[in-house]
Amino acid sequence: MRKPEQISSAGEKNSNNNNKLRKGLWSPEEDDKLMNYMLNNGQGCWSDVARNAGLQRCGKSCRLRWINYLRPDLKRGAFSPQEEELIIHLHSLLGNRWSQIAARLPGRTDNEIKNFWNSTVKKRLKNMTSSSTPSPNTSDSSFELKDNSSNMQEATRGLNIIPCRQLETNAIFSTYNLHDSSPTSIQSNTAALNNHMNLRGPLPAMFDHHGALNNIMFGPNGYNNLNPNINPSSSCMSQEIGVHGGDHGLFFGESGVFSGVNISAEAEIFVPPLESISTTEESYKTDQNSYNNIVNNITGIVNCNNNMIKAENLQGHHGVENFFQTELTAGEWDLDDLMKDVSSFPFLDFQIE
DNA sequence: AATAGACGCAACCGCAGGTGC
DNA sequence: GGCACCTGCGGTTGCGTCTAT
Repeated sequence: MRKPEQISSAGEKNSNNNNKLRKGLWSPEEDDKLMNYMLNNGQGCWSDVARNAGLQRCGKSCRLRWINYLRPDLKRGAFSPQEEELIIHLHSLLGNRWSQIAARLPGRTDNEIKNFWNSTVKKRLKNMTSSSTPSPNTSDSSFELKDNSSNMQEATRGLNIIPCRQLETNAIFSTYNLHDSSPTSIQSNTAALNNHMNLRGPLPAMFDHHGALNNIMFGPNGYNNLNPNINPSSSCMSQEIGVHGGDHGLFFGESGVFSGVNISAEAEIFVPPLESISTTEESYKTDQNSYNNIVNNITGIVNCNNNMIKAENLQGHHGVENFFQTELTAGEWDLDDLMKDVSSFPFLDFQIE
């Protein structure tokens, strides 16, 4: 940690008090000042916050302190196994996009997750990969798929295949298709999957009555990438990879809760972005990068049509308009609350402690 | 008990993107 | 368009604490 009494010699252009800005650890008095100011005035320009709160800190430092430590909605303490699981899964999808991972973990900061990953998970991953001898198949990051049947085998390699009921296919309402199926992308995605399997074991997956691979769970809490405020009372969600014969895309379960990522045999893919917890279709579109990142990761897992993923436009299916008009707000959602219903979630193949 | 090394984590740094003038 | 400034992000640093010897 930094020395608490250190004074930076470098001033900030908008700085106060003769450019003598404190650096290093925050004192309790400084915390009080910042906390009181934020609670009374709310967040504004951080340079103003630093100035008006009487802090000899740069705005950047104030922002960091608030976000990472003082924010009232922060969760303290060690990561729960559920959170850990979720972080691992999200990281396998999102990579080092800590802020996006943090956005899916209520009460946790990107810095916290980053530290957790770098200190704990990364180490464990390293240990596990060094102690295990990966099979040629699983270490091959550029598997070739010859036909649909073998493609299916290949795509589901490493997955626990569990029979499950038919999905609520009549609730399907949207399809998003992939644009990038480059070898590089597939390679990195496959590597991510291999990492996951090395670390956590096979991914749980399920087939529906079509023989379609329907479900890959990301975390025992069944998180998906949508805001559970959509239906806070039944937030048992999953991310799914479906391999259907049809043009099926985005699934909603009986409760109307979005249930995941679906990839059809036509290689149509939809992954819900967290940022699409947005109120307009326009803002939804601006999140295409996030979309693509996740979607690209999925390609490495299931790429069932000779490594070719069709690229089509976002198509309007039933209900998509309602989806965009839904009042969705990012905010407080309690992980424990979300966990309540998980054990009853039909696609789950594990028990919550 | 003393010491060294490993670990955890708060905080800094540099960069990129957005915005307003 | 150029510039200054703000914000947010990911990578990195370095100090306090823990643990093994």
